[in-house]
Amino acid sequence: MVPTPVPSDPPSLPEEGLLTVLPFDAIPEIPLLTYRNPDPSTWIPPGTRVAVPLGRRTVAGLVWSVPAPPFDGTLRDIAGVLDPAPVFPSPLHTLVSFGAWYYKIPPGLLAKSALPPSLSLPKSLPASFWKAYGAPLEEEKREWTDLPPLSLAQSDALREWEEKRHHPFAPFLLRGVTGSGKTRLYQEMAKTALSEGSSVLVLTPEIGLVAPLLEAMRAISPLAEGIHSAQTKAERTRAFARILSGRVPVVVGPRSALFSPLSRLGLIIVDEEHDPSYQAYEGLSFNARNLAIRRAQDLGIPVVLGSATPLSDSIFHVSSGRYHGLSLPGRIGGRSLPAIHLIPSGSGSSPLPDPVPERIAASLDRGEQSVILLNRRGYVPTLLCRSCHTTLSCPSCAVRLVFHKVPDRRMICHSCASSYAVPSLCPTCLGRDLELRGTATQKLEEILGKHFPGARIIRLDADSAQDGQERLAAFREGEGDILVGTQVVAKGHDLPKVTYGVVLETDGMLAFPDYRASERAFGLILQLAGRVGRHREGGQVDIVTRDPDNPVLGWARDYNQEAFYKETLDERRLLGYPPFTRLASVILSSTHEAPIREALAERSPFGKFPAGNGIFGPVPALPPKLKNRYRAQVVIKGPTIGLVHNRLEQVRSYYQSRGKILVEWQIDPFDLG
DNA sequence: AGCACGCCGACT
DNA sequence: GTCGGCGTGCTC
Ligand SMILES: [Zn+2]
Ligand SMILES: [Zn+2]
Repeated sequence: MVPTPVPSDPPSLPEEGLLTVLPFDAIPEIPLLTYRNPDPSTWIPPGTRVAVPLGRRTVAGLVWSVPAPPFDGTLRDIAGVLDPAPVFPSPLHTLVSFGAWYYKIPPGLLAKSALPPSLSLPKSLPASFWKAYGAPLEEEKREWTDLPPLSLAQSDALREWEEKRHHPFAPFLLRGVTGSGKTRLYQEMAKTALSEGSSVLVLTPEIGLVAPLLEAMRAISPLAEGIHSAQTKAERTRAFARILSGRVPVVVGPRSALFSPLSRLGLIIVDEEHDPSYQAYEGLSFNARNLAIRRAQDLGIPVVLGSATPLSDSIFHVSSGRYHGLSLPGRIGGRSLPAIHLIPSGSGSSPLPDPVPERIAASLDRGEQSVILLNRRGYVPTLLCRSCHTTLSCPSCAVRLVFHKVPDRRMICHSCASSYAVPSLCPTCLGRDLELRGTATQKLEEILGKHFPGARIIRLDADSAQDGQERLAAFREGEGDILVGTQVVAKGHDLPKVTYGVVLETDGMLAFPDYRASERAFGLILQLAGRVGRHREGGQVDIVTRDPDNPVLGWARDYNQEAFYKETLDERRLLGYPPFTRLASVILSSTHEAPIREALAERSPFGKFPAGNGIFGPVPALPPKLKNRYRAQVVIKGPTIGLVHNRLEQVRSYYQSRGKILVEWQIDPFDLG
């Protein structure tokens, strides 16, 4: 979805000696503040950091390029100019203003998220920053290798892109299965931009995926900079300084790199455009993928969205002509995608029904690797009391506590991260007959260890996130035989020796009550299939399910993306979901149950509406209690962002005026769960 | 009474 | 975001 344009601010300069400042702080309503410059003979250019008094504190902020609304009170002097030069160029101010307006988030916090953390403190930058800013850029020594020639499909896609990229702005959706050579095409597109004297920004959904793309970009431009997990904070700050100096031709980074101050930007690439990580962020909700489109649109430069499993929304935009479509059919070298089979879970208690164990064994025998996806971390997800049939849940949240065996035997809440000793009595009825039920990744790792003694098993989930990169590298280097993990195992990593993949607990993913649940499950299955047999022939993937007749699983088995998209889009049109409407999710919460109960008891306080256009709810939120707050959800749908904003304001004022209820929102939420 | 906690308004 | 002022409800 291309966000609709925002009316631009009236062009006027602040009065002589006055400065508009955006503090790195959440000041609702009037975020831009006016200060006096005690030394009006010195011009402080927009984007310069200044220290300003705010209440009884001194905070850092940016001199802003548009004036603040007039203020009648007494103006205060700025406390000081922090840096000798701007750190946030004015073209990016427009993007921050737009993002803050569109997502209804404080622009000060958005600007703060755009800069290395140390820049939001009211302190001057160390000499090392300005040294990195000015010092000659160092090329990493590397073997110069020839890039492989383009396939016919790659050349065709490149030519099509080159022809269309300067015509009326429209994002490009580049579709291509894993191994189809999307990265090779990114290289050629970047080369084209560089040859015209432009720079290139490449975004990845998570920091762990930066390294391979950075490597690919360094092959065409040795001065490419990455923002990656191997860097220390200081290194990242110095990388920012080099980018700010205007000499870095290519930047590869995660969501936060969206605001990289590249000069002469000529191309933006958003890899894995379907990934929900572009949206998620606690407290500050904006979509980096969509803002990247906006940044490109502002500059009139091409933006390329790449994925093997695009959002249904993107598919629709291609069919409606709003996006250009590019595609790379098939894998390079004609290698086939693995065959996918649906395996009934069976009645046994084993999480690995036949023929999964034999196929893992066969893969082991051939000296190849297997990947098993189980979207559930911990050891066992449920502690059930056989006497009163309650499950142990978090005292602060309405969710089950998950039993973890490592690093300690504890009951952990996945919503608030609090942990508790494993009880020996049921806290509800004091019964002793407690049962651990179900299987999560840690237990699966244990089961596999017993089943295949001698096999080297590596687990990858949020609990192993710290050394996740090392574990993954070890597996890639062949230091493991079976990789077990949550959805991280399906993300874009290249795992050459994998020839067998298994997806467990697909039913849970499909049954999740959200309009995007089936798209996520479908995408995850095909992404896992993309990991399998990438460099070796004859791979296969098994999907374990209680519901082998489920059409979504059938389409995944047949790689029938078009049928899936058609069905999904028909359903979304009928029920009024994106891309046929814009969404906002409003969460009402309170430490007391009563205000939420009362809000829920009111039926349709905002009126009756047709499915795709109106204010719906409140309904109990998921989970209905989180971190000691009771929660309800209101969903807003509307054909235009303006209407969604108006309705949000209506909902916000309705509940905030009654007090006791905290109102939070997400514009264009990735999902409603 | 004393205090922790959450809520609310102010901040140029 | 962060601070102070103020009310609620709990403990010493
Ligand atoms: Zn019980
Ligand atoms: Zn909890």
